[in-house]
Amino acid sequence: MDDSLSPQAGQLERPLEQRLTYRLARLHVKLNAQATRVLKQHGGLTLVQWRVLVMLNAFTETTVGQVASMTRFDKALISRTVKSLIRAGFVKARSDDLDQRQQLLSMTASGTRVFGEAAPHMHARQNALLESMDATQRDVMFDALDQLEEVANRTDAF
Amino acid sequence: MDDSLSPQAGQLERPLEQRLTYRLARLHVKLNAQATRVLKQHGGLTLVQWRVLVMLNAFTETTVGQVASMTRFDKALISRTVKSLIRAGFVKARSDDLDQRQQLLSMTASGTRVFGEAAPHMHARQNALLESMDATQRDVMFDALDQLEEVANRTDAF
DNA sequence: ACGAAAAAGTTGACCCGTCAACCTTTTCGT
DNA sequence: ACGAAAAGGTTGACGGGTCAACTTTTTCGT
Repeated sequence: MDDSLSPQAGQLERPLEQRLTYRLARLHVKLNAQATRVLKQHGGLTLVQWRVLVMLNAFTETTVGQVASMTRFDKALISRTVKSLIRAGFVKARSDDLDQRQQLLSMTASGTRVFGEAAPHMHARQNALLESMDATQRDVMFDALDQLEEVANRTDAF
Repeated sequence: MDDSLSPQAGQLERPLEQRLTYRLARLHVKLNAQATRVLKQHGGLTLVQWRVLVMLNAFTETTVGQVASMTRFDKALISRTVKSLIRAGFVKARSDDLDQRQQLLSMTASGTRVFGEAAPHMHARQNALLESMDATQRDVMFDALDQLEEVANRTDAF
């Protein structure tokens, strides 16, 4: 019922070709869907909102730019998400006297509450993911991710 | 110039937490960006168009539904992409006499040409990705992907 | 053989994420 | 200290991708 087999699945011309990127893409989609589901059930945050709150929880009084560079998300996305969090009352901003360009962000009480509601479930999920691999697998996996990322960074090649 | 360090990067509250999903997401984004760039430089296909053509190249006379289930993409996305490919003259459709609901898709001559233009570069990239890992790393990686996907499929937990 | 249910596909609405343009404030060279 | 450049952030536009509703055709139970 879950994964319907491909109908009349013949052989792909190059069966191995593209499996890596396809697999990564698929996994990424599933992980996102799962996280989204967990968040919806426990407090109703969106995934990006959650990620911003994780940062605000770790670094009090941080800024849009810092969140963006730490999470490597687009500034625009963070900016909009922060606005939504402020509208929802989960985040408050106060202007920085030393630099009028930026605003210092922090969680409100209700932001802390909704974060605390989702956190245990998100942590349990993270642990389940990490525990699905043993220590050596994890090491190899992270090394491989490093190497793949390096190849992915080659902007000129191919 | 490429990866700007996070400013005043302190310690995340839980340094390991979320690293796996973050890393996977980041890698996925970079791989997609790279593929998109390669395709743009060699023929101008979009990533989804490319993936559809890969399927049409492997299975002549296939259908929207089959492409969707094989690639695990949404039917709607495939439907629109096929339309764009037809509009661009890279794909042609003929109606199936035995089943009037579906259309049998195949590449046109110019579709084959543009596909052939991009293919060597995309293959070189795939090879570079696979060759960035040794055999054991590859095995561990694919096993880990399987296991992670299994955890990601647990719809009820957490 | 008839009606219900399922399958194939299309379309519209919507959110995510990126890119480029832009505004304001700060920094920095001279 | 002045103008240029850079940094922080916001906004608009756009493509990618998902979801749900709907149409048409086919299948299947009785």
